[in-house]
Amino acid sequence: MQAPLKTGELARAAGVNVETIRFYERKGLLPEPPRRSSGYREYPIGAVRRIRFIQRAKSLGFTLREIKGLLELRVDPDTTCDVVRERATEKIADVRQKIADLRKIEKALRKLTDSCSGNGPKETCPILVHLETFQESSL
Amino acid sequence: MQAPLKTGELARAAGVNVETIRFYERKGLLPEPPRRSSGYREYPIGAVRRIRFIQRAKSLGFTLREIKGLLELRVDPDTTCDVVRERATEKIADVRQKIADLRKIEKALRKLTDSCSGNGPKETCPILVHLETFQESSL
DNA sequence: CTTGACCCCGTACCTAGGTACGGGTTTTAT
DNA sequence: ATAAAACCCGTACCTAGGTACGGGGTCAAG
Repeated sequence: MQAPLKTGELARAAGVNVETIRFYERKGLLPEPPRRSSGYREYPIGAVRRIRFIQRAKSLGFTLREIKGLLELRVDPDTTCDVVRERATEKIADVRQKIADLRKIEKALRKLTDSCSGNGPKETCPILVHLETFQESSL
Repeated sequence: MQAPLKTGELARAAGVNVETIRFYERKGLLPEPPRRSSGYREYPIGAVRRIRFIQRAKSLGFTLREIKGLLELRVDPDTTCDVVRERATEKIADVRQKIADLRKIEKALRKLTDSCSGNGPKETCPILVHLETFQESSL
């Protein structure tokens, strides 16, 4: 029989805030569920999995917009494994780019801290001097 | 004599939007400049360097809040090189943490795409299956 | 049958870092 | 002298991903 879930029950079951559920509905990540005559939402138990799907995809760095796309792929009968794989591959490229950007920043910062003994007055601090001095961005 | 700059001139000289200058002023990153009797702001030429400082610090991953702190350090007579170095070191730790997080994500995504041949129907796609299946977060 | 917990909705608020708009002065160039 | 350009201010808007609030209806236990 598996009784339908009320919003709060779904939220607890999925480990998210009630408001988050309504937010996802507004964003099109959760389909509008049937309503009781009183207006109360009635979620099928499967909704828990859908929310967990969203949370897991989020933890892999997908944005809600992208997750919406993944969820649509899941429903589309023409979707092949291939398309899904492609999304994941794109996301890897994304993540790698972010890592590369951060590494450049790390390197630049390291160069600065290495050049700074930590002694002496701020007037000669290589870090401040760097920030104060005109130069083509090293990044 | 070095004539003071009007807001638009400062913006052009520093390569930012006029609105950005007013925004920085509201945020306390730029001190309120003297005004002409008409209300027009009159910036000393040094303001250009201050804005460039902000832009460079931004490119090193500092937030505006942190940059405000750096600018205050610069003015504080008690600041030593040491304190500045510490800020940069903290930021490196920050950046490294972000890189580590992204690497975990990359690894998880790579594991998924590696496990997916790209052939076959979505029903058996290891990526979707992973997202759909309950499991302790691997991240 | 009442009371408290839960649900509804719309809207506002939050962080970060700006950008844009609109209506009213002032400056500047012709 | 007049018109365009630049400036002023306050406020609203933007992305992302929610969280919070307030007023009102509903549901279930005692």
